[in-house]
Amino acid sequence: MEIKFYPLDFEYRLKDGKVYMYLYSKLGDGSRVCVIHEHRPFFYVSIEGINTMELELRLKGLKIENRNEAAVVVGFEEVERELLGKKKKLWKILVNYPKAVPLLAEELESWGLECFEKDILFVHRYLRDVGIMPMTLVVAQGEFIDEPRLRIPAFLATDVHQESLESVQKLRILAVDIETYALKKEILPQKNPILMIGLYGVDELGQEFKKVLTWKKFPHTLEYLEVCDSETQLLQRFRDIVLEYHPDILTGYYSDVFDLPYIKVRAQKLGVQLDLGADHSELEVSEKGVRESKSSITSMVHVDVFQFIRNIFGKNLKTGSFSLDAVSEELLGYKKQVVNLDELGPSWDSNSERLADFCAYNLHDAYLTAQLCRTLLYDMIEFTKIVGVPVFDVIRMKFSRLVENYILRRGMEYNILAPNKPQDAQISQRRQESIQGAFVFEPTPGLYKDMVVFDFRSLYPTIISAHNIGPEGFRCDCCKLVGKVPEKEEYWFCTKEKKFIPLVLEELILRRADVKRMAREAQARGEDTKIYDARSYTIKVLANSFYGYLGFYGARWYSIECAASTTAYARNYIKQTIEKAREFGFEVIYADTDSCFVLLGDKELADAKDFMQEVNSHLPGKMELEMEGYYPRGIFVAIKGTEKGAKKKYALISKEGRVKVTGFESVRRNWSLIAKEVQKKVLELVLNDKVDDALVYVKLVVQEMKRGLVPLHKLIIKTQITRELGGYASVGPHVAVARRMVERGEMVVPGMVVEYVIVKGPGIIRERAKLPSEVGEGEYDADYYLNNQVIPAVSSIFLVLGYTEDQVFKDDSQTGLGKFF
DNA sequence: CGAGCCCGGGG
DNA sequence: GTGTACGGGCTCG
Repeated sequence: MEIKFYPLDFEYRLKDGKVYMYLYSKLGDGSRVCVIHEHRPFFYVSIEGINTMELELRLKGLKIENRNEAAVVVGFEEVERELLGKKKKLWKILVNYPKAVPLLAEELESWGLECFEKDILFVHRYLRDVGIMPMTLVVAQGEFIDEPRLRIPAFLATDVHQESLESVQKLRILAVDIETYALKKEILPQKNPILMIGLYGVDELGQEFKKVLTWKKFPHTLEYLEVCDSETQLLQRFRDIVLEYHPDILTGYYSDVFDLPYIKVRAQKLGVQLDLGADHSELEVSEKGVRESKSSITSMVHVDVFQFIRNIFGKNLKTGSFSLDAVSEELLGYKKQVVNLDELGPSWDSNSERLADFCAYNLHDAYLTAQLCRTLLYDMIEFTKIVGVPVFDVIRMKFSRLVENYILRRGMEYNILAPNKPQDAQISQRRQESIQGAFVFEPTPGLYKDMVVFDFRSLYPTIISAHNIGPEGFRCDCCKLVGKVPEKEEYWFCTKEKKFIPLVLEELILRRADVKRMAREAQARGEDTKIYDARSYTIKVLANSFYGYLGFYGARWYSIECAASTTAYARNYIKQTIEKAREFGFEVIYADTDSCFVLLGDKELADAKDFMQEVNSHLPGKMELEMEGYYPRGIFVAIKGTEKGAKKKYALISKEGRVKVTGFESVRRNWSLIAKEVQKKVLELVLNDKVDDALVYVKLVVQEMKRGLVPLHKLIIKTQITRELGGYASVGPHVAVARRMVERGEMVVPGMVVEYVIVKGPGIIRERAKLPSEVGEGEYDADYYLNNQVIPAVSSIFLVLGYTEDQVFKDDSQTGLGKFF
């Protein structure tokens, strides 16, 4: 029989010497199925110049003992693939299980053979070999079988293939958020219990589910609150609710590193089983280093919304901070509820009637997370459909790996053999290599009137595609005098035949144009364009990443020459544009990489459009100059400590009076409250065009600071102790303070955040770092706080406006307001 | 100046 | 799991 399904989550299992893929999937009616399909692991070995008779004999006798099962070759076939534009004869070596691949490949390499595609994740290998996309409609032939180890029906498939690229529509989403006991902001799962678990679900029909679990009895009227007897029971209830709700997507915010690992540690400590997978497997937390982990549950997709935002979507956001609060505000228009988390522990201990607020806060966080997940799911699924690896992996990847996986997938169509990943020596060599970057026309800091901003649409992708830039066509034999790169006499690219990398990139560009056209048509029909917007965005960011990929030291298709050629062409085009703008009589005030800012002067917008059309009439391929906008006023910022114009760090004021400032770093924990406060306030004032107020405010702060009037709590700097105190090779101020705390008999454990204040006096900073309780009013070092905290926090903001640090921070200087009028 | 360390997100 | 983040900023040595 035949079934159609949308695969969500993937794993493989070994049985009777065979390898089976398990595709945990959703059927059209919303029920779940696990499709089981056999697949053979393999890798390639080059047979050029090899005695294949001898190789065959050696392969037959090859057996590498491994812990559970010896790795052996179970077959081979001769194939031809293309490696960087050259045909290559290979043997496809079939092996008995996935982990046998690296073992056997290493052995063959020790014989002096060249092996390929020996480090591809088996799940990814399967998806590409079979040619199916996660989250889209797939069809399988086979039979339902008894698989008592699974909680859902099992279907043993003899054939699996793509039915259509239609995405799964209706998914059950469950968001999880925990609140923990924490005094002094310490997050210590071994010590501190989970106090609350907030759950917010949205099912296939859009019905919501709300629940907060806690284990302290107190008077309340919250209908969603369930009070357990103990933390153990709370965790058991959590397990039961997740199993009963059986979400397709379990989501959280930073849940890879915080919520799920915390739950796991507590469950282990209290002996609670978290067998949440459809195969009864436990919640799994894989540590990859001290501060990084991935949490997963087999059969459902764990979406850590934060990962997707940080890795992919954040570039699209205005906010510099990826906190749940900031991201929710920008994407949903809601903020977190305001509670004082420092009060949660004390309230739990002795003030339990106040816990209701924390329960509401807890549920609201889960609600925000679920809504973010729903909002971003289109984008996540679109990335998955283009890159062709599971959603779980896609949202945890950075751009270079997304590009690589996209290229690997497209390579299947063109019979491409993937180049190997670089070895350590190769990586360190590549890291030494540098290329000349973008052209920046330095602005003179200051205020300008009547500006028009031009942008090359997707400059690097269109250059790569228009000039066929890729490792395959680099210095081809046929085009030596034709396709020369500007400024690079010794570089040229094939002009006769479109090569693999520029080809798949060009297809992305064409696809995006197509999607944008469909979006316009949908809009004309009055339909929702969300899905088209997501697809268009996906394609854009993926295309924009090709240039970076070609110059990324870890890339399989690394080519520093291609990256260098791309920027060389880009510099050439932007310089030509500047020249042409001047010929048209415009004053160019700033240009960076792909954009050109000109003053309108006594000309009209129509003249600017004429100029743009003239430029466009000479551009090759899909290259295009666009008019990004008209701005009555704009101010440019310089890179800190230099005269150079900073990339994407400027302020523009639109005709409607909206101020947009780009390029400010987020505030960190080891900044004092006074620094954070001043930065926030100055940004607010500057963005509201109240520059004079901002200057007055800063001068006031400087005066208060110097007169010792800033309250102590605004001067506290917080730094985490990350290891045992003996383990520090270099003693920073936080370590010095922690050691003194130990001397005083206080407990200091790794993970704890120490607080300190820098005071006046002789010696280096750590010698002047004191506990807040050791510091008297006005004893703090005003110069330190001004120079190391306040000024760094706001100097760049004033530089945007054309003020030097001295102008802003010296008491006796003029404010220079005249500049603005 | 290079090396060492901490930052992000989360309570 | 056919695995192993990263770039930026600050301080010490």
